Amino acid sequence: MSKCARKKYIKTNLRQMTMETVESQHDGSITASLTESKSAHLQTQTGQNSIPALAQVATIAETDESAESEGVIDSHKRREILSRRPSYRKILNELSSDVPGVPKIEEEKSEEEGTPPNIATMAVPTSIYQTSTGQYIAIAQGGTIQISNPGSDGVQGLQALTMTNSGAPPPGATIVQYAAQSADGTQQFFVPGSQVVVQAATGDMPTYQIRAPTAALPQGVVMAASPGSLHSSQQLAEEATRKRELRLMKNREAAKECRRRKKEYVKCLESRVAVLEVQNKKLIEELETLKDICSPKTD
DNA sequence: TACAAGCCTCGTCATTTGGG
DNA sequence: CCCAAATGACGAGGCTTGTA
Repeated sequence: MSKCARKKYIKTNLRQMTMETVESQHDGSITASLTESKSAHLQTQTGQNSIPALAQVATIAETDESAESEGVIDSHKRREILSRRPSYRKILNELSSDVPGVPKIEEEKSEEEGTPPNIATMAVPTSIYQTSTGQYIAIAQGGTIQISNPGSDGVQGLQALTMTNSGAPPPGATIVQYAAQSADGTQQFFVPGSQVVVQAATGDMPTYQIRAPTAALPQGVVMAASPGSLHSSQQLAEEATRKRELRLMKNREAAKECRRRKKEYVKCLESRVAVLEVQNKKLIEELETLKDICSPKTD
């Protein structure tokens, strides 16, 4: 059996085992081990709701403690929650609003902080450049270039370019922020690796190209082209390919962001568990003290 | 040292969700 | 209703650790 086939076999079995574990808990009380969820996917039978749904139920049970203690649980509501795909950001923010000290996942940063609002939620870009038109270009670790508009929301407006020959900038490379237009009506931004990102001013959408600083022809990829006149089928095919590449790149970034949020969410839950355990312990101790006071032993 | 097993990360696809 | 974002699921590859 090859390594891949073996891994597939193992993962499949692991997933089935996990599903059995969770299913057995669906009879009202839902308890999920966070350490288990770390490597295996916690799933319901439909595979739709994993950790967030369980946690959301737990959160509601927590915040709605009085109702639960009275045995009044809206089963319809619970079904609705279980069948709804949650958002880690929303759930975490809900948790954060309950518990002070729990960091919120930032959707947007205000512009008054002096940093670009769209870049603020990114995973630590190494360099940020602003164009003369107010757009931002972030050079992330690994050579990813992200271009964002100031008006768009969060990272959603980001356009990502991956430099094929990027990597660690050569030692001693000079980084220049370029703010003027070149002779051919384009704007150029110098990035690490002795390359330039060129913004063309034509078309409905801005076009970005990665070029060598002095080269006349594009060295890298063109990510967004003007949806102007496309005549030949070859151009249509190229346009489709470009769109696909753009979609994949966006989804790649979205997946990264989603995983980051998920990690943060799990951390938040873990810290919440710790806080509640301490709280519970204190309450039990208090109860014991009160019991001792109210009913002294008659020895 | 080779191999197995487990964990982690990443990219992609499919599907759901939410906003305009 | 449409479209982009968000997210679950899956496969692949790399890394670490234990063991024969």
